[in-house]
Amino acid sequence: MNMKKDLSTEQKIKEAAKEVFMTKGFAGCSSREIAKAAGMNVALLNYYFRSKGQLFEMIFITAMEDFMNSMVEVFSTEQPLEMKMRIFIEKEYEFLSKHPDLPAFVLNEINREDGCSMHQSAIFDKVLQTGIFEECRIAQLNGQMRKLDLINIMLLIMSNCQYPFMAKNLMKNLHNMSNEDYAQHILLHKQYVTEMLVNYLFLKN
Amino acid sequence: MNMKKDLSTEQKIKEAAKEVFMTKGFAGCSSREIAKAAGMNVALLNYYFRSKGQLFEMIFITAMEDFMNSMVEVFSTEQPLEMKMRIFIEKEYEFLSKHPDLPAFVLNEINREDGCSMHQSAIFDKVLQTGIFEECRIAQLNGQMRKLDLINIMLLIMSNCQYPFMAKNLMKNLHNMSNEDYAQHILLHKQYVTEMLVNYLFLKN
DNA sequence: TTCAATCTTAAACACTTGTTTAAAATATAT
DNA sequence: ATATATTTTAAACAAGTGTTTAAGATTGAA
Repeated sequence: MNMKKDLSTEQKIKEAAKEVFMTKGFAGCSSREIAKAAGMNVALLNYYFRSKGQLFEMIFITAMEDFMNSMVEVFSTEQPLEMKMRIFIEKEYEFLSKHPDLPAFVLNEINREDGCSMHQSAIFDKVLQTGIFEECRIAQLNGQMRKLDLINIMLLIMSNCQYPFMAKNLMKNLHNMSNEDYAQHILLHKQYVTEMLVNYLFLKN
Repeated sequence: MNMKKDLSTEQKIKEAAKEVFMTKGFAGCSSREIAKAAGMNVALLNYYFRSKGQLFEMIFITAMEDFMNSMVEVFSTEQPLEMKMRIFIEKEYEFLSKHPDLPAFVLNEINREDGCSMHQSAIFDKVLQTGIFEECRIAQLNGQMRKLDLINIMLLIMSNCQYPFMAKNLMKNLHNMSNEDYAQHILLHKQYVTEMLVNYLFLKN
């Protein structure tokens, strides 16, 4: 039997779907639009993936995993906690520069009814397993880190990393900026955010 | 001639449209869904507003104005700059507690192609006219405020105010929290954010 | 009451949606 | 080469989309 699938077709669909879903959202595009973007027939989407919904789910989960993996990568290194945070912000800005639509995409689709609420816990587990949260707790007990709930710490970091990319077009509109202008501001912003967060979260004596 | 419109019909449509558009987005809902939510016929949407698109535009602009007005309200008071910022964050969290979907709604629809990029400058003008930006510049010259570009200052504040509301469902999913749990975290977060931002942006001698 | 302006409705319009079907083309194995 | 499995296609499906139409109900002034 011939089991050797021509991966390029399936892969082309995946990549086109990722691009279109990310920028327009699930409701904002049609199957035919994705097919056309991939240079394919509509029916092929449902041949390789069973439906628009399942195609989406796969893209979404992959996106979430990419996102979580970019965290895990940093947390797993051997570094003092403060250094980990500095590097994390650095890497996060780098990652988001390549995938600027990802945060808005994830947040929106999670809010959608019938959206993918799913096994995020499973995906998030990888982050938990790095032991980063225990490390924070210990630093808090040692008086090195401000005693905030970890949820608030996450929120502080995510806010300051993700929001600047989500608000790109708003800021460009409000201030008549070019893409390059904004990229420059983002670059500076990364440094401000790092300094601000480190100063606030870590207690120097 | 009978010029006395039964405002309640038009108003019911507006309110239903606002609710539906805000939670599902422009592409995420149909004219008939809005009509049903308002207890009306589909044709009435196009009788009072000419199309789904124009109905949306009106809702969107109103939402933007609400948003900007909640800023102007604070900036117009007579207060030291640091106090203005504290009150602003306070009011912003209060406002967003009542309209938690607004930031994601605005950011998403601005990114949509054929979306409302429009006269935001005009709306934003109201904020400019409060003179808040000049006030910041003066404070920067006086050495009272850290010398960041105003775009970065805005970004810092907006990130830390808006993102926590946008990420509500994500955080709830990741940490198995109830609405009340998260509301508690938001309340604390407001204080952390205020302290962090004030400490970072204002230079005490 | 009469009459014209306003408001509301059901039905239809042409078009797009996600999905399926069945036939054609291609590749693989014997 | 023949037969079998896999991939691709065009066409069709019913259901849903935004919008229009034309007729009906309601209103308020003369």
